[in-house]
Amino acid sequence: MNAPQGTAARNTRQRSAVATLLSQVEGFHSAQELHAMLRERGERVGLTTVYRTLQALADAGDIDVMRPPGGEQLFRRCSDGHHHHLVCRTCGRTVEVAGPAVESWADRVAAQHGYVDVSHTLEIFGTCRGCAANRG
Amino acid sequence: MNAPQGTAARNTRQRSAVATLLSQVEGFHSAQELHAMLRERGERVGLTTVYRTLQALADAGDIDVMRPPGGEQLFRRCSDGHHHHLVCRTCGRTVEVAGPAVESWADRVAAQHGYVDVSHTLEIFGTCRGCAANRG
DNA sequence: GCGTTTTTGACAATCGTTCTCATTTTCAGA
DNA sequence: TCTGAAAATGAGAACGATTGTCAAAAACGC
Repeated sequence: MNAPQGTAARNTRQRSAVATLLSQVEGFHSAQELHAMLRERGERVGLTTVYRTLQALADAGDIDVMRPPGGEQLFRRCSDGHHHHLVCRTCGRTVEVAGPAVESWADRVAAQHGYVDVSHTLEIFGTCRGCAANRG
Repeated sequence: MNAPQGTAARNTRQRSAVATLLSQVEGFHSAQELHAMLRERGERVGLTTVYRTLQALADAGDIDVMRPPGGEQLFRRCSDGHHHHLVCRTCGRTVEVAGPAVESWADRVAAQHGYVDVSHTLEIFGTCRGCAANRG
């Protein structure tokens, strides 16, 4: 396993590099993209380590993971708390949206069916104003 | 591409076999599982064809596709109309749930941000009563 | 410093899915 | 019913993202 818990978590150059990068870039990026960005910056970090670090961050809830219908998973540093995403199908522009009503609805529905320990994923896809305009 | 549109769509033994199977099995299954089931029935259908057929059915909206966090996509023939799924993390038991309020909320939020042509995916994960009991 | 423990990273392996392309099947029209 | 063009099939190769392996390197308490 890669996410030591009761044990020590060590600070390494590579982990800092990934975290720093995530705090500087906008929007969602794949592990491979992030790896490429690091290389361009001259940071020498292995792809495996990027994957491991992203996974650890995701497990810790520090970053968001999204799995768009047709591809690889995308990662993003985002605000604390639970929220969802409104993503443009064409350009990827993303807006964070909160829906307290949805949260409680999901919990209620799950409870009605006897499900416990409930979580959910919700993503909204659409075409943003700019991309819609470019289409005619 | 594999989904002829203005052109003719032909009826084949393989397509019928996949469609029939889907109408008989319960719950979600991966392409590979469905392929294995067909083989057990003595139907000779290639894995490639199963994938192609499932994709065509999904494009046509005749079946549901779900991408659970950690694995391959799952397919399921399900009732008409838009709905979501409540899935047990442990045993996979699935309940279809409808949430008109969520639909309109999603559309409204998207519209507020200038997004058009909106769709969304929502999945609720939890532990069902039976599995929760078995855990203590 | 020292030694233990974690972390790293190059590379191989895995796994789901898609591509290739020669062969087979479908089906409209003769 | 026969024929031929177009569509569909399928075995295997190819692909691409992710994960495993394991020896070498780095981190940190003492």
